[in-house]
Amino acid sequence: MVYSSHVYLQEQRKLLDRLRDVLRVKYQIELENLAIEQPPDIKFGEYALPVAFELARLLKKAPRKIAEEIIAELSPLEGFAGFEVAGAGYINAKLDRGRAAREIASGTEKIAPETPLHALVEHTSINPNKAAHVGHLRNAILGDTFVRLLRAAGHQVDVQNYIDNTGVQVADVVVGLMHLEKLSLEAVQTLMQQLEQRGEKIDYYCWDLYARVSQWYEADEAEKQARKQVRLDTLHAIENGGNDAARVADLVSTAILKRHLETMLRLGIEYDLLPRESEILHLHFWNLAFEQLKESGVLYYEEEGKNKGCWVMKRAGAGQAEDQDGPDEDAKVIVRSNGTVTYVGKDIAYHLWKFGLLGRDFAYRKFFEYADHTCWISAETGEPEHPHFGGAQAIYNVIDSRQADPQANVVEALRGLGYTEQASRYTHFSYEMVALTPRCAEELGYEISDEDRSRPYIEVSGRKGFGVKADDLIDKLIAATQKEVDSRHPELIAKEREQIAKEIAVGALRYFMLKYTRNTVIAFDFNEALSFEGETGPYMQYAVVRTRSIFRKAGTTAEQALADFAGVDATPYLTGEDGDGIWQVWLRAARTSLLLDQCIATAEPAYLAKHAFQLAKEFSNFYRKHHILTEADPARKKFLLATAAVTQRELIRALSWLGISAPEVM
RNA sequence: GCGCCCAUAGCUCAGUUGGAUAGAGCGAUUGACUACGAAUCAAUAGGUCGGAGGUUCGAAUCCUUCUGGGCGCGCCA
Repeated sequence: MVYSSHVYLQEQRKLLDRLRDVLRVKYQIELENLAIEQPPDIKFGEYALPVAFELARLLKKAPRKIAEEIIAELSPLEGFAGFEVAGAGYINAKLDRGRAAREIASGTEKIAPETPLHALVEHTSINPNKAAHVGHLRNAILGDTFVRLLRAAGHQVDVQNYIDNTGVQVADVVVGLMHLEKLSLEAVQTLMQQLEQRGEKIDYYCWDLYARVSQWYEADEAEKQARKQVRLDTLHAIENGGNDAARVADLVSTAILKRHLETMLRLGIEYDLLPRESEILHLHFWNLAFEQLKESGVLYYEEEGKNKGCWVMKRAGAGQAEDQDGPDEDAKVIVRSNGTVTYVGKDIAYHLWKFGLLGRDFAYRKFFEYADHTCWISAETGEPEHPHFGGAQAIYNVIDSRQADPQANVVEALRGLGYTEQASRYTHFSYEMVALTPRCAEELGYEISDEDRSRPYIEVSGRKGFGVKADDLIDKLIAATQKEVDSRHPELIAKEREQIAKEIAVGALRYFMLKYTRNTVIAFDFNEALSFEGETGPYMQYAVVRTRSIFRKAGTTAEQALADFAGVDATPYLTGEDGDGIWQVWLRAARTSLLLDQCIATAEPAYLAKHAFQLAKEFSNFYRKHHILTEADPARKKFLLATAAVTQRELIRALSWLGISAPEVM
């Protein structure tokens, strides 16, 4: 459980502790979970306790009567201004706002988990055979944001991007290069040099090639079998290694992988390790896993039925109903009758490694340099000195919801092996796909059927080359923000304007991907993604820019404004209707750390995204209503400046967790 | 056939542990730049929370069922 110390939660705990005491002493009642909420309007207070409703039946008394009795015992409570009964029997608790504001402003919030976890987050994991598209962006942005949340909460996190460099998808582009284009290994090398000289991207080239190959397999009915055989032979050649197909695969997949890292770096997304399928194969991870699985009885050899001759396991979620005789036809095949292992089998071995349970490690080489750290890649033989990877206590796999079943099977295997603790800390960080609206598809020049046109969205498909490429989208966003920045800030030099445009574009894109909850299908539309108004990243960045402008004009800083606030009694400014509105901003800001805990507990970054937007919105409202720089009362001016400072501090903090920066001007 | 997910304002979505009058953005209408930056703010209109039962002091939220949609279920990866 993540714990962080901050005013809102601290006062909440104090209130609940006191309430428990009262219930124990007055009614001899112990309640496990005491519900606590926020009243619908801030004028009712900061906390609402519906406890009287629950007690009404037990005590055979009216809720309001019980609430009154409890209130009589609750007060006085340090830090609280008072309690009231409201509605049918709510107990509303009101904070001493002046005191709470001082504590929020002093803001020495330490966030330290009770038990820091060594966590492993795996995200992105794009097949290295084509350019990244919008769906991959959602994956990477969700994963990267979750990494930031865990790190903000004080956990140690390794970021992994799994690379399936020996799968069918890579085989398909190798078939394209060697059989459609009829290129040799040397010719492929030449082609890659030519592409680079022309400024063309290899991942874009393969995007089209992959679509062509997929068509080619199906194009000629008479040739179909033969072509599928070419594909299969190529796949096996790549898996085995030591031949030209494998060399072409390595060459191309490595180049495309570099491109993916570049694309993601544009959004501030970095990785620590790139574990590859090729090493999982060549270092024989499976053999070790197989021994464990056989020994524990998770896998058993099927003697009859359709899976005869295979090693199988009980499917996750399958009931224990084994009344009937005969083989479990629903079982999941892990080792085929020809002795080869399936995808889920390899995944089990890989996940044993992640938890440090396999008894074997990768070798490692340096692959990519970031500003302040190195990204390593798995290897058969590597460098003697390298960081320690694997052996995590908790893992998070950012994988789309369609892979729920295979993920569940891996967890099932871990549990069957007796690794129940690890199984409980295995999170399939599931999310829904990004699809295109029919209108968007038509804008991109795709021909769509009448049936598709009537749907709310159309699934993207790499095989058909149907989708929005990540770099194209980022380019479009930057072009749009650049235009705005250029016209708003002609006084700035080009380089500065460029930097600001990029930050706004990234803010817009990341917020767009984060504002939807994970299990909502995003129907992608350029109009919405390219919007900078309303509930968007730039809206929040603009709120921060306004606070920066205020401190610049006031000749001070946010830190100084908070220090200057120390001696001010804000109580008179936090009463009445205007005071309620301003207090709303303070309270929202104070709850930021609470949101961090909630987002980690629920693995849902969208809550923080919404929170940040709400805070920006309430500040914008405050900004319009209360003019800070012209305030005549010096004490009140300090208070208003502190309001802007607290907002800036918490908004920048929340935005940084979302991977969104706030420029000086925009 | 089995399993999982979804249905909330014209559109796109929030609604976390069951709690007070179901919220936001966009779009629409109207108003606000001689005040800290209008990528902004204010106001108005807009809802049988897919239907029907049930549990509960209380249901958009939990249970049952129906309807409509999506996804997954290979000795592919």
